Amino acid sequence: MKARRDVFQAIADPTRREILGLLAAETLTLNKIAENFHISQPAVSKHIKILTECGLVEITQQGRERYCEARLDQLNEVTGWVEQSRKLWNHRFEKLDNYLIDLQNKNQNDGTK
Amino acid sequence: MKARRDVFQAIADPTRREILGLLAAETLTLNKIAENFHISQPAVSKHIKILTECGLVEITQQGRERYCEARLDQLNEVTGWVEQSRKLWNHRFEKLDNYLIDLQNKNQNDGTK
DNA sequence: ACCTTGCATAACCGTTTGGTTATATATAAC
DNA sequence: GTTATATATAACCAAACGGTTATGCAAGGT
Repeated sequence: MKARRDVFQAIADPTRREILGLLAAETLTLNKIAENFHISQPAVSKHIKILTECGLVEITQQGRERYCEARLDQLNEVTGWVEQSRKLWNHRFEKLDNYLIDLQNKNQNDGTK
Repeated sequence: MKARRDVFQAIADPTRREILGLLAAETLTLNKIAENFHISQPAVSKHIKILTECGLVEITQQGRERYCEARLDQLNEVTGWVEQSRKLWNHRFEKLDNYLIDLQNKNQNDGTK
């Protein structure tokens, strides 16, 4: 489990998405998170580590408990990429449009000749 | 490389995101895509396979060429999840708010007593 | 007919992933 | 001081990932 701190990779795992869903609603300790899943405590620990490494979760230690808080503004990286791709996609016919307009003009010229 | 056909996992890989970026702008054949990367043709083939399996790319065979077209509406699954999580996140203080309001009312009652 | 092109597929490989159990450590409770 | 709790860490594992090379094969070009 190397430090990749990549938001896209962090949310690729369904368990981590669920964890973020829980934490979006309320800040929880690690054990409270683990109660919602059928995986061991170390497994949750690792998921939280990955989420903190890419800034999606922030931890506040309080005694022996660690409160995990979601920081969903980091998801901007994702929505930003999606939006940019969608923008390209919506404009993808422009080239074709220009080509068709050129073709039409050409035909009109041929017709008037 | 098993069939997971999961959009989140598909866009987790940076190369696949770049491929989608290219295809968002224009439909390309597999070889044309490969020209933009320093990886082998089979590697691109595999990426395209994953992207088609989750509906992010559609292929139209034309002779021996296969045109790859982006289908970015499938990214709704991603933006949908993000939006839902953000909604939860924005409302996460409501519980706390209610608690504080209750507390305030209680204090007022105590004060007037 | 033969060669070339555009791809898919198979076999393989090192690394990463997501999980486990066992163990350590620091704080809290008794 | 002893015990219980909350979590981290290490060692390990099977499976998946992302890549490779080698090969096959159908469609086009000559």
